[in-house]
Amino acid sequence: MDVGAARKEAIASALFDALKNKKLKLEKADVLKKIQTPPSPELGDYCFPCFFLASLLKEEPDEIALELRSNLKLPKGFKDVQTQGAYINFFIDREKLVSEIIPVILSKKEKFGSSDEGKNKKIMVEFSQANTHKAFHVGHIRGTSLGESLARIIEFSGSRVIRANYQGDSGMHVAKWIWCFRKYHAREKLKNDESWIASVYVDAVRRLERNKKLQEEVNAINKKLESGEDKELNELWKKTRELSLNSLGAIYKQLNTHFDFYYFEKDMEAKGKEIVESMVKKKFARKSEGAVIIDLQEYNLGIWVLIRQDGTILYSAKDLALAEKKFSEHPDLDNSLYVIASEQDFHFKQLVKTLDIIGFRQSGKLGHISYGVVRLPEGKMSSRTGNNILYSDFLEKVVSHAKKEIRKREKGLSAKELGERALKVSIAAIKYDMLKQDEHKNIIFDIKESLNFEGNSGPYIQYSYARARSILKKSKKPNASKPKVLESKEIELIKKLSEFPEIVSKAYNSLSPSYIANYAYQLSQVFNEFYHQCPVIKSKNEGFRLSLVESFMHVVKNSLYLLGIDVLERM
RNA sequence: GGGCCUGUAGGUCAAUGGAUAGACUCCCCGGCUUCGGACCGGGUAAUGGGGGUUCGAAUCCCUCCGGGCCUACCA
Repeated sequence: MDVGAARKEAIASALFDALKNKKLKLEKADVLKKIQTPPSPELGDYCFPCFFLASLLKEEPDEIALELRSNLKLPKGFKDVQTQGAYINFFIDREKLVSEIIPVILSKKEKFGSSDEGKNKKIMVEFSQANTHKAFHVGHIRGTSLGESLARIIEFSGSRVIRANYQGDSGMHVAKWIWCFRKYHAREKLKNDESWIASVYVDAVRRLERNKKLQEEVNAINKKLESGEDKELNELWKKTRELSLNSLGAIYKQLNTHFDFYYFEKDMEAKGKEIVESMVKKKFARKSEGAVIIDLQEYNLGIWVLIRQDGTILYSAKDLALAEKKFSEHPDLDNSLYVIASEQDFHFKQLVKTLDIIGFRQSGKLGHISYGVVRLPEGKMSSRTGNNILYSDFLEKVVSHAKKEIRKREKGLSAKELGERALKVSIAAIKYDMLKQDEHKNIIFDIKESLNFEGNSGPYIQYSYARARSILKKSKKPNASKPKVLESKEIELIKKLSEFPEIVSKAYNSLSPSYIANYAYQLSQVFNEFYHQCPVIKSKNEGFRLSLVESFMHVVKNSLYLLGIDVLERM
């Protein structure tokens, strides 16, 4: 148990004991749940509101607080207990807090905050799911960043994680691309250029919208691609698929993410059709209007189409195959998490229900981490319409801005060093923007804000780390011998540092990296305030303050690690 | 029409049912003879409307209004 949880536990025990003679129907857990943090540190470090006891005891809440306090044994690790109205406020023994938390951070280092909450579990995290033959735009960064961060948080909490990517290398979008290329762009050379690949797709969508009849030509190509009967088409598919996958690979490398398993839609076609056939035989699915469907209306989940009229497979049926494949390859999986945008909430419910119906035993182990879309102020980003900002264009802008900022501060860097630093700063800016927000909510993407490295941003946090690093380089060894009097900013910093394990646990239990992001920012703020209030080098308490600086470095580095963001020694 | 999500300062976001609703950005004012000014301090400014539950509501429930996504052959 970490220090914070242990303290709450101690408070709960003391309160529970003091309440015993009242003979209330109350569990210790109920008491524990009520323990909170006061709005300002002068009021105390923890508090316990007594309002809810008033109706049970039929006494005034203020009096209950007073009485309870007088019956209370001081919990371990605390120095004082006071009441303020109906609140009982607990004051930590700060001397003790220092000696309990700082040495722990300094010895655990990059492991500080990790736990075994999820031990003996094996979790698959499927994320990114980028399609070939389409743009990888700013919206895709969200899912990719979210998945990588979740994978790290789950690992940090003691589970084994398998990172999986499910790439869309077959389906109607591929057929559209190939149709459009052959018909209108055949003279152009195949290029390993994302924006060119994206533009062909957008062109296809535009032409098909103008003339709906052309869809028949695309359908024919889709059918041939699925059957594999046309050698020339197969070749073109292979080549262009390769181009897309290569550029995606480069993006993943920049984004600091990797996968243990790659699944491809193409590989799900045969198995998907097999599953549907057996569903038809068992009467779970049937033909309707020429297509094959499963009727989920009795579950309020509508009609789910599995096979098109022309016999080609839809992503629904491919997803059935994917689920089976995952568990046949990893029978010991405890959970399979799908990090997918909220547009597919309904689809995912249909998937799980269908798996349920056809007797797939593991369906309860599927989980959907749903996240909101990334929008431009003028509307949704879309690969179909081209209303988007390509990842590569965006990154280029951010990197060039980062280079400018770095050059302002340090001259004479080699091009290589400059490029590496700028990339790290840029990725931090981009990922932090994607992760700081509650994942359910849509992100309104404003490129101007992404280029602002001040305030609540990834670079601000990296900067705080670099500052700390810089102090340590110029000084001697830290020691934890604590001074007689602690400055207010020292106390704030120590308290904030001690919260980290709780925050990680919260992020793990709710599968929300935003808690870590917000914490990292607040921690950096407190550090910067400390930095201004408490000079370190050559101060009376240099050794002690150095130990705080070093502790800060470990914790902020760990926080950023969990977000999938690197620190910089200099920036 | 139905389902899911969502509405907090001018803009973008925080806030385990609890004390004075916090930040960032914008605008205005201030801080380097000291460890990195991508910093720090100060100022202006907010819970969409109406009911309800509760000792207590931004948070839970109902309703109205606004935004987003999905709702049979895109993924």
